[in-house]
Amino acid sequence: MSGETVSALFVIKNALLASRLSKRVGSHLSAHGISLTEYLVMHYLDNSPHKAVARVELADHMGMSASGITRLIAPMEKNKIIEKVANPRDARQSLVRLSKTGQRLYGEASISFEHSANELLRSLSQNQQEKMVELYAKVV
Amino acid sequence: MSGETVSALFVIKNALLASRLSKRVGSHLSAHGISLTEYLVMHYLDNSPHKAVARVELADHMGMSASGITRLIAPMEKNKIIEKVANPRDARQSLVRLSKTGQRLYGEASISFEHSANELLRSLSQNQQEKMVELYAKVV
DNA sequence: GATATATAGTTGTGTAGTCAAGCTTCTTTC
DNA sequence: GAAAGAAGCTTGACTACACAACTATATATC
Repeated sequence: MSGETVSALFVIKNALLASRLSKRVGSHLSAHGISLTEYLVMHYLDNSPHKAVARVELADHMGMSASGITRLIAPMEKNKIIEKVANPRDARQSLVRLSKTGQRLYGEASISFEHSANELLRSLSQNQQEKMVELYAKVV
Repeated sequence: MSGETVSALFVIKNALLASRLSKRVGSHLSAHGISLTEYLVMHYLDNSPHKAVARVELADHMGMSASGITRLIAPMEKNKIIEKVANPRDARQSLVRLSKTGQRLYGEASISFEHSANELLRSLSQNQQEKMVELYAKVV
């Protein structure tokens, strides 16, 4: 326990922090009727160059299983946040895209999200936050 | 979407990274028959000054609910990894402590844990990892 | 010292995910 | 161009949590 490497500590603290952050941010997002996971999906779709991505790609990005994506998307589709788009080149795929409603909802939720993220990280300077984001990109 | 603050990006990337790390590390730990969550509990107990902590304290540290701790600890207790200790000062509390078996298991699992953590973070230098751990401590 | 309130923990029920198996479509190989 | 295999997605069954309601004990107030 004294011979603990830094990388082990990193993984431990990362896991615990993620748990806390997701809970706090999630409670703010719930005012918009969405979960953090749903917000992350919307964020990815909105920033995706073609605005429509395959479920497999989404699963990979989210670090989730394909079935997890199915069950996550289903209610969002029923609530008209997301719409299904057929891929003419491959009938197996059904692409997923933010609807007009979804875009508006994402915009609104983003305000809450930004606000709570700023609040939670106020003990870190802008520079420190940038450094962290930069290093995150290098991992995995 | 272009006016995204750094803190928002931080929260997003932290969540996605945690999901990936926990999956990879978890798959290594499963060789020892434990989950990442269970490992985190053992780590906390082992590093705790009195080696015995209340469930409430454990819940707080883990960012979990009290009921989550109950259901997490129950099988560990049945498997003799953890033992219950009564608190003579407060009959409501039942403290939790690593058993002899639990300590041995933790030691073994730590080797796998350290190994996979090192592997996953090999793209970061020692200095960068230390910086991250240091900054983690400042958040929340 | 009796009553009110707060705290520690467990249990019932619901939700978000996993894995394994299956269906459909696409690709490769001969 | 038929058969075999791979890829995309969904469904059934299970696990790991959360939340709300409950029990038991402890603390505070009068």
